[in-house]
Amino acid sequence: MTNEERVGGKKLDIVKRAYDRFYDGGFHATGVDTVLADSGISKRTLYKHFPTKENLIEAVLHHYAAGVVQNLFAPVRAKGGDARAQIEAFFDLRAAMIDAQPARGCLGIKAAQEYAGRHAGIAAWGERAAREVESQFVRLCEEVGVAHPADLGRQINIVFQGTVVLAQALGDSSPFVQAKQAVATLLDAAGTSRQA
Amino acid sequence: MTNEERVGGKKLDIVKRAYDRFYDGGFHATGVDTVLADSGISKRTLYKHFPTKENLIEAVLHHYAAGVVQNLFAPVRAKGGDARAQIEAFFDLRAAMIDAQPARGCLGIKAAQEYAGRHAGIAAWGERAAREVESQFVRLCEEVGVAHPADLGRQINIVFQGTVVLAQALGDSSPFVQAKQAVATLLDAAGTSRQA
DNA sequence: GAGGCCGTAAACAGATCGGTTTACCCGGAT
DNA sequence: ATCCGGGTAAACCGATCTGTTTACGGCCTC
Repeated sequence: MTNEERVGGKKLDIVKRAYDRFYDGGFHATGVDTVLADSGISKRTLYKHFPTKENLIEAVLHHYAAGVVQNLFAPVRAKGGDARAQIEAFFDLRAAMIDAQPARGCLGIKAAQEYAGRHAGIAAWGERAAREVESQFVRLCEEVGVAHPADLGRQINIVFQGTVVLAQALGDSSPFVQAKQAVATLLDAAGTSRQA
Repeated sequence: MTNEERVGGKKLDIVKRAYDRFYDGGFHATGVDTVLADSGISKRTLYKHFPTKENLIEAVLHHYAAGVVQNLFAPVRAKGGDARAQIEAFFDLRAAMIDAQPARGCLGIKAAQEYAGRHAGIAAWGERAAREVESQFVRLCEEVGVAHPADLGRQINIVFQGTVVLAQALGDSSPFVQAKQAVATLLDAAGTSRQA
């Protein structure tokens, strides 16, 4: 193990821990002591890697965008099938995940909500995450072969974001069943045929 | 002016001020001193009316739910027209409002995001606000006369919530154009005829 | 086995938080 | 004129926040 890897490993460990704590407790409401509690990592080490809390938050959001958001569709892509089936399976998957673990919303959006007008660098991650998801929906719509994949992809992204926020606010996965219906309707209207 | 009204007036003044400050700055990030700054109201008076900050926040959310959310559809209802036109006009109206003033999202949802798992009474207002808007969409769908107004109303609410959150994260009203398209498609599929 | 080095634990500093208290002022009833 | 209740402004309190520093401990090299 090289020194670089060891440092990166510890840095990554901090980021993962902070990721969970911030996700569950919010950014402002969660102090750095809470992030480090029972971790065996000292504050000094944290501040060696991340000179400010905001810096840590940005690293967490980078981790979220590059790791979680980028791989959102990996499970349904792995299962294969045509693009439309993947879109619908995606909503089923998210519903199942929420049934297993309470919804926490989108971390990027939460960051944007807390830091809009206060820290532009952090707030920007909300837009980045949203656009990343949107582009993946657009790509799938292109594969489906609809007339205007950009428009449809953005519409589906709107439905997805609304579903995520409602699933969290309502505390259950029920919005996903209406969302799947709505997405199916939108895909139908775009001229695709529904498959069994 | 009765004593009750005077007290209520000052109490309402505090709530309105807190409403704006919390909306712009977030709940945890905005201190009570910030709420009172340049208001000519002392902290003592605030704590006479609201024994804790959380109590104030709940009053703000009550004000939001009873005032803002309940009247969301008042402008389009006042203009009249059939129910479908009102739904579509609603999205146009929201887009125009966001063009005039940056989107701030839904205060109830923000509260739920910040206080989920931390203060149930506050977090519950997110669900309340969401269900209130949903019920208004459902009512309009009933007026439209679709087969399953409850399902369609919930679908449209999902689209609306997603649009609100994206408009804030992206910083412009562009999501509303796709949202209006999506809603029109959903209404079309539900068997209504589009009017000019 | 001695000497650095990296890290933890914990004390510490300064600012800010929610919330309380004190001191003072002003308008209205007597 | 006087008293009194309700209000502001501001000092104050303990807790908590971000961030720094001190003290100590184990590991690696020589």
